[in-house]
Amino acid sequence: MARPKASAAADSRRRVLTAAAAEFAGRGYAGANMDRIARAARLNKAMIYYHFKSKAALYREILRDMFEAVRDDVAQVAAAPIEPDEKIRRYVEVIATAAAARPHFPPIWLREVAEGGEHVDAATLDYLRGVLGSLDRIITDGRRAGRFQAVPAMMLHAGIIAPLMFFLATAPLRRKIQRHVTAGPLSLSRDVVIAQIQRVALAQLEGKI
Amino acid sequence: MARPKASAAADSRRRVLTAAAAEFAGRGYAGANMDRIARAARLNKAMIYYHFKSKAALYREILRDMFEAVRDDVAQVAAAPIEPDEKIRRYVEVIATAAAARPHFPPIWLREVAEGGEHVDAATLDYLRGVLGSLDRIITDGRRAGRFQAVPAMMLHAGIIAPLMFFLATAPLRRKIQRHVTAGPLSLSRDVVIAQIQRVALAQLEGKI
DNA sequence: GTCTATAAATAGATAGAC
DNA sequence: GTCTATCTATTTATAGAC
Repeated sequence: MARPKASAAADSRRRVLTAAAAEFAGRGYAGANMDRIARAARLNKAMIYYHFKSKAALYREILRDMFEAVRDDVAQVAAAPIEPDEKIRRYVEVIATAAAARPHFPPIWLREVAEGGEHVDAATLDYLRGVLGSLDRIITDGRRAGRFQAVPAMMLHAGIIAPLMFFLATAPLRRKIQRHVTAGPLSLSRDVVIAQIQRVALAQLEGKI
Repeated sequence: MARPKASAAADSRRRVLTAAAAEFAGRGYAGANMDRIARAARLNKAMIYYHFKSKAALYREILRDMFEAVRDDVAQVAAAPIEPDEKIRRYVEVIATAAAARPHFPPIWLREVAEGGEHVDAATLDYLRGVLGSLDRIITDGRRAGRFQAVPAMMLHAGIIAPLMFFLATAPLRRKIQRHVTAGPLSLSRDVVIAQIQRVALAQLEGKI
């Protein structure tokens, strides 16, 4: 929204957003500390309040950015001239890619889910609906083409998002459990996990499960 | 651990644990407030500190309780004289049941995952290893019986736990999205979701995916 | 736009009476 | 075991100089 684009000194706003994303991801909304964010952004607290109205407003902006990007990406996938099964694979992939580009995404989203979307405002809610709407369109198109059977978009989405966020967010915890564990290696390759999630989603749609 | 069991007035400790579980689930560790916990337990803050050393100690006790119960339940499943596929179904079921008996479980666990197991102490870590160990035993037994193929316990566990916790924890958020949504009903029956998770887990083990 | 200094509120923890 | 009152530290947010 209308603001100086890359003015020499003033990418400070961008720096605040980056630092805040990391802080919120690491400590949650309540645990995040404005002073720490300022230090990480190489600024001071007052500067954050110059750019953002409040801690809550700053947090909401980060949430919005995440889901706006995902919504746009999956909308493109839904509209692309490709086969239904390929759309499902890409749906998984673009979400995984969006999350990879924003390491703060999985932790923040997991926490947001945990607190019932407490900080999810109307704009973000619309993006979420947009994401589900795109998936619904992919399913419907696939059914029309006789390739998919009916599966609730919400269930399919949860079966994709949940393991994906878990996998991406649990890396530290898996390392912690690993020490002295007897149940084989806990490390999973990112690609293997994504491929598995894609296979599971497709198997449901194609009636193989 | 050696303490008065149900002494007339003194189930206050139990009340604190119950109130704290709800508070931690709703607001996270950092967001939880000791005064609110005290009020919900119909006590005062000082009474909490009489029973528990600190906020952290109180939280850890709740974490431990959750995973101790799950570990015991899945260990029983792994040792039961039943078919491998039935063990997998029960594995899913006992975890779902343990979570249902503790509504605070899914949110707390999601947050704990999000922060890399920050508050997971050695005891809880052992319980977690025990859970994975039991699942590994179920898989191994199934392979020996020629029924299962090799699947990493961690991957299978994540594929079970993640959608389950998501489903259980997202109820409020799903309601929030629901308003004015166009992608069909977002409400999913608990039983349908559990059945689906069981099918997916088994399909992986039986090589159907 | 950026800073220092500080106001104002909140929350974890404890002292001490009963 | 249970309470009230309070200490102390932390933290969000703002005033005001440059």
